[in-house]
Amino acid sequence: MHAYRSHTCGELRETHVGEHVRISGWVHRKRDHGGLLFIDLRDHYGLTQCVVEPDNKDFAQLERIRVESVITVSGPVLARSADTINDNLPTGHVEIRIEEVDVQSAADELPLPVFGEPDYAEELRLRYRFLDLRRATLHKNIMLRTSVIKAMREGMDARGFFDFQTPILTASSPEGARDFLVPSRLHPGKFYALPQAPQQFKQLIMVSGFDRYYQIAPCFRDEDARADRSAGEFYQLDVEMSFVTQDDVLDAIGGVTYDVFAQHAEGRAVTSHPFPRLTFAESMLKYGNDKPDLRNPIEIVDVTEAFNQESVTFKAFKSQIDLGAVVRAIPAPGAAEKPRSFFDKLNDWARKDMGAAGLGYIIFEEDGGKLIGKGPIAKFVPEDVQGQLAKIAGIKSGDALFFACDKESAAARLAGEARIRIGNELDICEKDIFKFVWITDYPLYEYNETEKRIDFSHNPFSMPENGLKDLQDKDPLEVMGLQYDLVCNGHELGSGAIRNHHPETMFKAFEIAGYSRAQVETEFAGMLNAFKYGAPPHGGIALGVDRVVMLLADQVNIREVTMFPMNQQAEDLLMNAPAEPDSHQLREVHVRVALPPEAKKD
RNA sequence: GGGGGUGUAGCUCAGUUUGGUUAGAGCGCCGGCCUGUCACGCCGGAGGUCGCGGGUUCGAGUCCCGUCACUCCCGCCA
Repeated sequence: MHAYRSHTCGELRETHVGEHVRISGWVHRKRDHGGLLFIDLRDHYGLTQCVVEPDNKDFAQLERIRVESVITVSGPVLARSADTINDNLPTGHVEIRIEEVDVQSAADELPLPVFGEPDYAEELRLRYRFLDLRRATLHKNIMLRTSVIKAMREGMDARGFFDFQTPILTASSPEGARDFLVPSRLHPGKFYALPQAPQQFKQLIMVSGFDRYYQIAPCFRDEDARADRSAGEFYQLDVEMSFVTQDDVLDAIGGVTYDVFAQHAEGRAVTSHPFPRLTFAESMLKYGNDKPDLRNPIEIVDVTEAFNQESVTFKAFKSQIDLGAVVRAIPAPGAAEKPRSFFDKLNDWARKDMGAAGLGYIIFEEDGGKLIGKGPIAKFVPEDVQGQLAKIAGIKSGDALFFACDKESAAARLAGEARIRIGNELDICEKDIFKFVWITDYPLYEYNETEKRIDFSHNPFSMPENGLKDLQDKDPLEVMGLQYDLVCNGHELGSGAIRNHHPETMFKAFEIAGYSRAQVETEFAGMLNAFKYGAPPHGGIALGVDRVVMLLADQVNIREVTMFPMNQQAEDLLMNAPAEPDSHQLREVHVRVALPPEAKKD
């Protein structure tokens, strides 16, 4: 018989009764009856009850052994009597009567229980990640991640994409985030950068003629973490295709994404492929942001004109409208039955958290066959205008309308946040569904108010909708880029573009954003040079792998789907990283630390 | 860099509002009893820098000031 196991801990069934078997695993639970000892033995595959009687020579040793110790047990498989069957376990109809025991590794008292699923302090969980990973939910999440990545690979392979690796030690690329730097030993004073994304490499792969690329690619960004954003590093399903239009990319990736979600939905619904599309402008108007959660049925409408009429006497809005503000209305279905505090709370939130002047509202109720508006601002709005508002917003009796009045971007943002809060408060969002939508037609540029200049809004490598012509003829802020985001349930899952593969168009695009020709020639030398020798039209996208798994695992924290995450301060508590190098190491890479570590403490 | 929350036994937490005898509970741990449990049960025991420092007070887990750690958010970030 095998030294450690003839079967796994999840394998034995009634058909094995009578066989002499050997299994190994962790002691999950012990139930000591004095004259009889039950041990639940656990491995990756499941749990099997083992029973040992006092006449066994190892009985005393097993009574003493602590949970999470690793043991090997051998003995016959017995059928359980009808009254002792455990239907909660796949192996619950049988048990092993222990004849021989080998203690492979005794466990100390645990700093973190493995059994049960209470919420433990994150710091403790990270320090003892190997114990945390034994626990059922996290173990399952990590296996889900593995399955999702396998499905992604299968989906990409089936569609004719090739998996290529790109360098980890590379050059800094001015893409927005802070780089991680690695000092060079051979070149004193010079540094490599870890890639923020394989962006330029994947475009070079297209120029090199490989036609269709994908990679589960590690990306490194030295920016602060969030619950849904890992510290330091994360993975993307990175994709690039040659000779394609935007429709081709959306079709290919939408298909893979649909397949991956459908395979892991476990009863939850998934938007059918092809996913619906929304333009950036539509999304900003109807949902107040570019990552709308379509499970929320509320749609925002613009009602500036209704409030700008002679007969309306609501000065607070009118004076703002005169200064260029807009009014956005957020319908709140059935809100009329809510207490006054519901409306007051939203108003307080708008003032305190959003820095808005307030969140006005009108409650609509049927009175003598027609809708009558009620609430603080209703008296400033004549009946016919109330009727217009109700019609524009699709209001019926018992609904309310909230109003956000501000400069367009601020009003959109306030209305968007209010839409989310109202949807949650009224509990009207769909559940158990993954609602996908493509956001398209992003402006290529945006105006940076603080720096008073024009910035790329999305990705500097995107092709303007009509190429160079747009850049020459149009107001830069009017130029649309062939850029798109994939959104699911309010989370941005991916982002991509048809790339700008013409050197002259690139120079012009960068010139508008304030880059000189010389700057572009040095900072993007590799790619620019490649485009001079025959570059195929190409485009692609990158999907956040961790985010996809997070959604499928129904988690709000990215660390719940990452095997060995760092904490919020970007420290690896298990491996003790980052750490101070010894002086020899520093000398080798020609680095002197500006402040000695001692000087930084206390 | 800024704001919120948390910090009491190995773990999860109560006690802090209103200062007052020896700081509690559950789980875990140690010892004892128990032959059908599956969160086994019963009895007993050990275990505390109340994050840290200072202050107020006759007296501080509790009040004040400072500080540190963790976490969530903003800034930042495809």
